[in-house]
Amino acid sequence: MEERIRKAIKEFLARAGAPDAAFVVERPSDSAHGDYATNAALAAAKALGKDPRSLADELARYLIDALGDSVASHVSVAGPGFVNITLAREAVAFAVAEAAAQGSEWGSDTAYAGKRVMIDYTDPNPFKEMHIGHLMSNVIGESLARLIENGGATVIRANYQGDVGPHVAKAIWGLRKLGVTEPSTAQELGEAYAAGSRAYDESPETKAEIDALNQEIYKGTDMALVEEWRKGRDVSLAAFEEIYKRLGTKFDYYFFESETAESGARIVRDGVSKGVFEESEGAVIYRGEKKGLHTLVFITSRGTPTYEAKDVGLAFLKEERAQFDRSLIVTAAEQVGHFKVLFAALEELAPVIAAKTAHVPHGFLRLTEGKMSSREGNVITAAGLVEDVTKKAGERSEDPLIAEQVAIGAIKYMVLRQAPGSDIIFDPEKSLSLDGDSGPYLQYALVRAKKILTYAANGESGTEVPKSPYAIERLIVHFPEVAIRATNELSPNILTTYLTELASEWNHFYATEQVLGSPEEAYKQRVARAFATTMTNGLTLLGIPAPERM
RNA sequence: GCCCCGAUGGUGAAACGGAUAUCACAACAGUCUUCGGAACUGUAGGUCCAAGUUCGAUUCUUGGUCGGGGCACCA
Repeated sequence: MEERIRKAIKEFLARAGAPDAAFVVERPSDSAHGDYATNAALAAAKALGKDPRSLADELARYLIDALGDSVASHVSVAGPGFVNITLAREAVAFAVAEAAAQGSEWGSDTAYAGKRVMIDYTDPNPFKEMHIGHLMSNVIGESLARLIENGGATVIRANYQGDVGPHVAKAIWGLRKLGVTEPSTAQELGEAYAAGSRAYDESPETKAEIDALNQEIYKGTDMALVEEWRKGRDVSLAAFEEIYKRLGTKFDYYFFESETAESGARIVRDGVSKGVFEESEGAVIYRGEKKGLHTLVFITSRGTPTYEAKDVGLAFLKEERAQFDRSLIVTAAEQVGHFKVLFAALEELAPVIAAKTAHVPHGFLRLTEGKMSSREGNVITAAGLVEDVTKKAGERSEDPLIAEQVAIGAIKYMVLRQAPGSDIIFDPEKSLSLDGDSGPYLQYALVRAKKILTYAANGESGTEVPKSPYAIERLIVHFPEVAIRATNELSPNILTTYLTELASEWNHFYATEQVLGSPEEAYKQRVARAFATTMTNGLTLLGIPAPERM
């Protein structure tokens, strides 16, 4: 619908002599203004040297003809020169009927058809516990994956996990210190890591010991050590897998630092002779200053590749394993500097890969008090958070499965409701809201609609049609374009905001209108079905589960 | 010191340069339980400061204040 209006406006602007004027078509914040509004006349008036109001009048007249009165019942000019469009009764009814009939296809798009998009997210580190930062990456990454899939692309879900590096040496040292030979839980590993990390900072001798251990792990010649490493890694990965399952993520590729370290180091060393990298104080570095950035070490003076070199290796490995048109990496915003330098280096090494790769930063999940640090061992783990919220949701539901669905919904909503780049202030005491603006609010609205539909299966009575559309109908019409915008802007929060308004409007409808047994029963059932379809598809795109009852 | 990001009612958030700044929590006042109240209705309260650009600025520019992050061998 929006697309049709946009096209008509473009035609008008082209005829008027301002084909390049940038304009928006939006849903007015006040529904009394209509279903769509555009600032096109305001935007083009200056370039054309015309009065905005009179240009708006011309545009309004043009749109009435172009759209026809079966689409737009009313086109008016308001304020400084906005053109407001009110959809015809039958156009709204048609869209609602479409939503009710299309099922899971409602809101899907073809803009990305034929494209292969790799999304790399979550990225926890074996030997450390998965904390709420990784949870945030997972929730956002999964939703982006679903949005892009909905846009028609083939999405390749990737997860890059740091199974070598100093943190591993610290954890293994810690396991030895604590006398754990057969670690069986992620928690044990987390404690071992915290112990190793503390010792590393406190004692220079231990630091040297752990550094040596780190070198040994890279070499991989000490078979007893390799066995310790393998055991710990397996325990970690199994624990991660359990969480992915609960969160609803299934990865296509797992990449490990143990497989990018060597190739990354080799590529970086080759890059020295090409003049991309240079040696300095025994280390191999990239001088970011030549592009207005800062210098980063890619290979340490001890010869081990850093995170940067491994990421170079990863970029090549991804290209080799899964050809893609676009590659997105979802991580915390603290890494933007790292990725800027990395991409600068990659541009020189492999411009094609660099051009199709982008970093999608997300904010932190910040605690209201105190700083979270896995080194200190005071992290909020992903599993712990899910468990706590599930317990809280369990107070309102006897079914543990539903309690978990509600908990996952509440957590995901908290993350997805706001712009992905900004931090989330998280108060573990107050925990998460299950009322008002929340995941359960959306889930509950859907449950209510589904309940009506199960009763309605018995048949319909009333066949009257209300004269004007309900507010909920006018909102349903916008779902496809909201999904597209959220996809194009990589911002699931756009969809979350819309779904919250949709749920609110449904609850209002539910409170004021009787569906079953009313004179308009057949019509209202269709509205309920259209709402349920829209909400179901919306929740699916966010990765929020839709319980059957609550 | 340099670089990046942010600042919106008491609290947490939304607003693709547009119309009377939206939503929830908390507060206060109601709905009364006929398709399930994790709901609905109403009241009160807000754009960090100062300039600038613009017909129009929460949004863009510059300066300041405050906060977060990054800046050579961690990831």
